[in-house]
Amino acid sequence: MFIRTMARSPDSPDDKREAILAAALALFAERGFHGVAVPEIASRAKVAAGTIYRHFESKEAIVNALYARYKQALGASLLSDFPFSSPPRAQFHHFVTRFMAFARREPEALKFLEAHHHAPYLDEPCKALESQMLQPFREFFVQGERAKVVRRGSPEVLGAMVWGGLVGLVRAGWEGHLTPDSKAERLAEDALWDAIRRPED
Amino acid sequence: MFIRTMARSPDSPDDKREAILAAALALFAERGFHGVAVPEIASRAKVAAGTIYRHFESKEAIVNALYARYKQALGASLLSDFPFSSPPRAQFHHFVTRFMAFARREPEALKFLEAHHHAPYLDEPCKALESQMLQPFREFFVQGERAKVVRRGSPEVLGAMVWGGLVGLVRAGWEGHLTPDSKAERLAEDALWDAIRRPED
Amino acid sequence: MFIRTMARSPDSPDDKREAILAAALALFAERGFHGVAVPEIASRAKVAAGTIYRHFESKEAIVNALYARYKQALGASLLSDFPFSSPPRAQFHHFVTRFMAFARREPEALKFLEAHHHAPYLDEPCKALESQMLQPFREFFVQGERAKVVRRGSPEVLGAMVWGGLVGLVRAGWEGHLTPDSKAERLAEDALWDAIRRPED
Amino acid sequence: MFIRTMARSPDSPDDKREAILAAALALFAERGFHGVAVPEIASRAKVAAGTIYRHFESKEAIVNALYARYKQALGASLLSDFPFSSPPRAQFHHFVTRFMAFARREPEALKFLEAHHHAPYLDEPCKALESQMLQPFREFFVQGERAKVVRRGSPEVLGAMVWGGLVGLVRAGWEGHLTPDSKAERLAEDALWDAIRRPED
DNA sequence: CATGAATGAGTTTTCATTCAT
DNA sequence: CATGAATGAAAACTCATTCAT
Repeated sequence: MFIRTMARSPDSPDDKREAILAAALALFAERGFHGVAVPEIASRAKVAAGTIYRHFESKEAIVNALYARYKQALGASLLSDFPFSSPPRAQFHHFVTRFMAFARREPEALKFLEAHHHAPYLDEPCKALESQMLQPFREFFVQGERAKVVRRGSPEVLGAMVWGGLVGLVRAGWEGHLTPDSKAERLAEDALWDAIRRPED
Repeated sequence: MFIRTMARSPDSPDDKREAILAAALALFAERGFHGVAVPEIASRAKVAAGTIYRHFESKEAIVNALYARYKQALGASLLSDFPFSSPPRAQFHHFVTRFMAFARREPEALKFLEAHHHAPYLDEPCKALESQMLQPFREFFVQGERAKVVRRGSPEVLGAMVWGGLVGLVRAGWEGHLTPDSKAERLAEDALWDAIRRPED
Repeated sequence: MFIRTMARSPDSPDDKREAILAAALALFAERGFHGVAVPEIASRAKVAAGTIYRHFESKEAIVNALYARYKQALGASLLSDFPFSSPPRAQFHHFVTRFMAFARREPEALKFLEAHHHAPYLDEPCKALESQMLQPFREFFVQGERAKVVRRGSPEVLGAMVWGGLVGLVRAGWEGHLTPDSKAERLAEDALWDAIRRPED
Repeated sequence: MFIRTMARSPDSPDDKREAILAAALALFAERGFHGVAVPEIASRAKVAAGTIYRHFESKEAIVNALYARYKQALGASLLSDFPFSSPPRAQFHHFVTRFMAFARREPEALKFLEAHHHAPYLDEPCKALESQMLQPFREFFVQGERAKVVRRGSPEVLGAMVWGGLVGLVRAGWEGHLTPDSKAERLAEDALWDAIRRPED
């Protein structure tokens, strides 16, 4: 009984594609789309410059592939196993936990996504993913308000603040202003929950 | 009592410099440092490409000048007339109000500052301004905690969330996800206050 | 026993580099470093402008490569087969012959070397070659004086005059003031020898 | 009885012209025509950049003015008080003495003249001065040969060597290879005389 | 006349993309 | 398919010259 990890050659065509994407992700996250040269991506990915163009039409195609992949990955991360039938507070816990886990697991991806928001070189499919992501989010606030658990007011405002708050937390971690440990995470979750939950008055 | 705003000649020596800075601010805010070519800045500022180099040593000198100017302007905006002897809630109100006013008055500047955070082409003086800005912020949380008004826990975490929340709100406005009216602002202020204030338990 | 000069492909990797160097040598010799634009070098070398920068870090790197190469070539030319055990007159003959041969074989190189002497854009290794060249020269005069064959007095003065005299001769040839034939060469050699040899009285 | 050194204003129009020429001479001698920017000449001459163009048509006009002036100055230096009726050796002494005096008095001018020889931006009048200079020189050798004092052979070759030898001496002094004192000068004069004088055989 | 800021063509250099091997 | 040298358009920057003051 053999384990056939390697039916294909040691570097299947996808390996190169992945190496290119990984190199591009790291570089784009660090210096932005225009701050990175294609040959630089190639050398970090350990392929020839020309090889990139066998896998991607252009430099823009690389950013778009990355954006689509990680936007979806983040969305999937937040939504998988979502406790739809649990109370809002538990749902919120799930969301915060998953967001922070993603930030920990794929810091470059999150940095990349935040930096390339609404960039002019992103194509339509990419921009569509944005609103797709926002939808379940909005739903949470609408239902939460109806259930008198969430604060009255524009769900967009509350959503923007939660998202922004978490992004702010993660960025502060990257910049060394704080240590993003579990204590910080719990504090942030509690604080943001108090931000959106309906005051008891 | 005369107002002599128009005593200066139609193009005072600083007019060109200002036109260049304004053009660069708008373009850098929109497309980032590397996404903008110097001749583009020139043509938006209605000067020749070479003229830029009479006013700035290099393209990098322009970003640095902009960053220093607007980082300071934002800091001054937040701190001027700060009600140091008022209770924390009033201080927080002052802060949120000033931040939102700055965002409304200088949207490009805020976008620019957020996008160029920690960029490798910013020089030391610029980076120093960053920590200078953080100081009074931190102070607020430390004193607030001592006065048992602010939530127990790392001031950095709470600060990052407030800042992030406001930035998130403003960005959502720019991206058309919400209308940043006074109702939204009040909601955000209340929500973020509940995020940082100490729960009554 | 085969001579395999033509085994290499029609354009070996060094061919472009050599073409660039040859083009630059001709142009720099004619109009000086600052008088030549990089695209000019490129078009004379029949490569694209960008290609130059795959072979050389900068325009300065080209002058330095040329200077080092031809300074060494000239030195080697003068010193190879040097008749160390022959009498001074024969040594002098060797020197003059080799110098004139180099001037005839590589007129552009000599023009280039003379024009770029002590230029501020030459790097340290290049400047070091200068003093290296001067050493055996000085030696000749010191030993010649000891043997009472060479005129008493500073070897530097005598050396400078011999070198200057030969350069003057060659330049006059380039400028069309005289025909640099073997008669001229013999005359120059005899005259310069009488300049440096110890008078008989 | 007054000495009226100053009938005109403290900076007569010629003062500026002279300041510009002096600045240009120093800079051109040091870095060559193309290595010097016009505004640089202006700032060294302590005039505005535009002022240069009231005194000279173009940058080329400045080099030409300098070349003509100093070529003539050198020629005049060599020829004034020339002892036409003295024997050749005395004439030669006059020539060497004057050349070295010029080199000492106007080192920048000599450097400039040597570096700009036959430059493509020199105009016709400048080039004509060259052959004008050569004429009396040639004459000396022709007559010297006829008088059986000077070595038999092309006067051009002998002339080129004397000129080259002196230039070599002076350059060696500039480059610090020797100290150009009166001992060096006497040695050079004696050596070069032996180079051109007819051997006694 | 002098000034020096402004100009824009020209400089050196980079980089997304192609293509012969 | 992969390669990486070659390309040339475009980038950042310089500079001879002009012109309003």
